[in-house]
Amino acid sequence: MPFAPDQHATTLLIRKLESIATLTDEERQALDSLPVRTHVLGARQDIVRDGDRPTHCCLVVEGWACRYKLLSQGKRQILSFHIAGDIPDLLSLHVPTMDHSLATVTSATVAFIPHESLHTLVARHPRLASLLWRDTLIDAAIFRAWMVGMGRRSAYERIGHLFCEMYVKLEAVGLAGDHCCPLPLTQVDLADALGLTPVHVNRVLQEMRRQALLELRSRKLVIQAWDELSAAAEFDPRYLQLGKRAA
Amino acid sequence: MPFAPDQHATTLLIRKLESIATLTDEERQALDSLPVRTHVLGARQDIVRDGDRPTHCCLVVEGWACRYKLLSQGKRQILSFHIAGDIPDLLSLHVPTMDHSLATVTSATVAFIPHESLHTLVARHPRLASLLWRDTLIDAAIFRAWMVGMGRRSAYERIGHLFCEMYVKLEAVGLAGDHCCPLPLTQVDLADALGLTPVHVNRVLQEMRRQALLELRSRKLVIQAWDELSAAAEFDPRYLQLGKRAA
DNA sequence: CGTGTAGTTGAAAAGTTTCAACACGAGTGG
DNA sequence: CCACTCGTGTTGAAACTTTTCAACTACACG
Repeated sequence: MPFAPDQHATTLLIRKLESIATLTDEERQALDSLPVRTHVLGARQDIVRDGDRPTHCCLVVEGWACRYKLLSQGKRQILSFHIAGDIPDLLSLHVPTMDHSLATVTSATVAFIPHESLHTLVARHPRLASLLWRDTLIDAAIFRAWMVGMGRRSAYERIGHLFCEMYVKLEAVGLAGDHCCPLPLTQVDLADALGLTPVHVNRVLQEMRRQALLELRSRKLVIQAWDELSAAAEFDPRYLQLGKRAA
Repeated sequence: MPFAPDQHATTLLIRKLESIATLTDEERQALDSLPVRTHVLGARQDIVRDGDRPTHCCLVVEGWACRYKLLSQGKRQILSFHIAGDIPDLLSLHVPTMDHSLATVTSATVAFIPHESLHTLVARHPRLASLLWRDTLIDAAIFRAWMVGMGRRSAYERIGHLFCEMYVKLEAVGLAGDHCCPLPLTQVDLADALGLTPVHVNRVLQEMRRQALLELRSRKLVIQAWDELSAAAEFDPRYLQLGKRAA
């Protein structure tokens, strides 16, 4: 690997922001000198918990993370999945107390950036502030897409939609191609993300396999019939705002 | 009315931001000189449509608005409700194309603020940028709360949760009190917001009335048993971040 | 007084959940 | 190397929540 881990984190962030807008040398420099601390975490570990008041934001460098909320009787709702380049708790910069938890899904490398340095950064570089603000707005757009799914789509369409979304997100950062991507989620995870039961997820997945729409084995997803799947799920990737970088 | 309509709009915005942080005279001045154009719209009118590229943001001055997304076969998902002081399409400032529509619910007064002036404003006043950014983050927190509801709560809990949320939001801006508030939504609106059918909403409402939890007649909601309703819905208002202004 | 929107009702159907059992593979300790 | 456990995936049958469809009521408005 050409970079030391900490440098890798800032490089990743710079690349992410440059996929949206061209940065000045000064801005790139400011991002690069962000004091990040990189950690390697095991799978299924909490990073920040509901009720915490974090002092750092967390940049996913490698692996998957998710946000989730626990309810009474052990019910769990997963709110989002995050991959390399995402800053899932960027919101803690302006909303002090977490209203949900953040955890790893797989073992993962994450970089912690102090709020303090981010506040200084955005105060000095308003355009970077806008870019990060925009990032939280895209986050919200993904929430809306999930809401539409949970409110108005069948289990079948919801599962299809999530698979399309994750594939496109992974492809955009070079982690997927050929309609094939990692999908390190158990059927329980999928159920908790989609508002279904694991049993039902299982049955719908079988149906999709029977129709030769996709294969899903050992945490690897192959979408064999992209057009049919994305049509069935009414998947329109525009909400992800990948315009500039998508092929 | 003590203010000309346009002035009323900026005053409302200033009051909203001052409920979170103390503003400097300069900031207040900058907000006050924002060139807003106030319009009175009828009920059920689109303000911005899915796919549009707005040039203005819309501040709700009076009345209710909602964001929604239309799917094939006439299915509709309402994504949020907005009341006085909200800027439902603030996101258009950084994400050019709308991925959903914005419409009035009741007849409403809305003030349009050009993107241009907002961009200038946030460039000159980074703290105002942060406050507006924060606003979009609270928006996202409400989305998450709705996701939890649609994913993991029963129809009964979902309806109760929405009523608690709207009551608290209205109370925070002085439009409700005594566990009594306007609720200008039809059962069809409720259904589309909660991911249910109107018929089912109707039956659950009857159940709630039978239990003397609430009254809902002629667009007026009275929550007769707040504690029971909010407990049944597991309503915890912290996600609304009303700390400083809530009683 | 008619027309239309909103709310209500009943019965049957559908989608999804629940519960309980079993299969399979990976990892662990004896 | 086996037995054991644990997490994950799979299956079946019954139950439940919610939907669907269709009809009907109530009320506001022009």
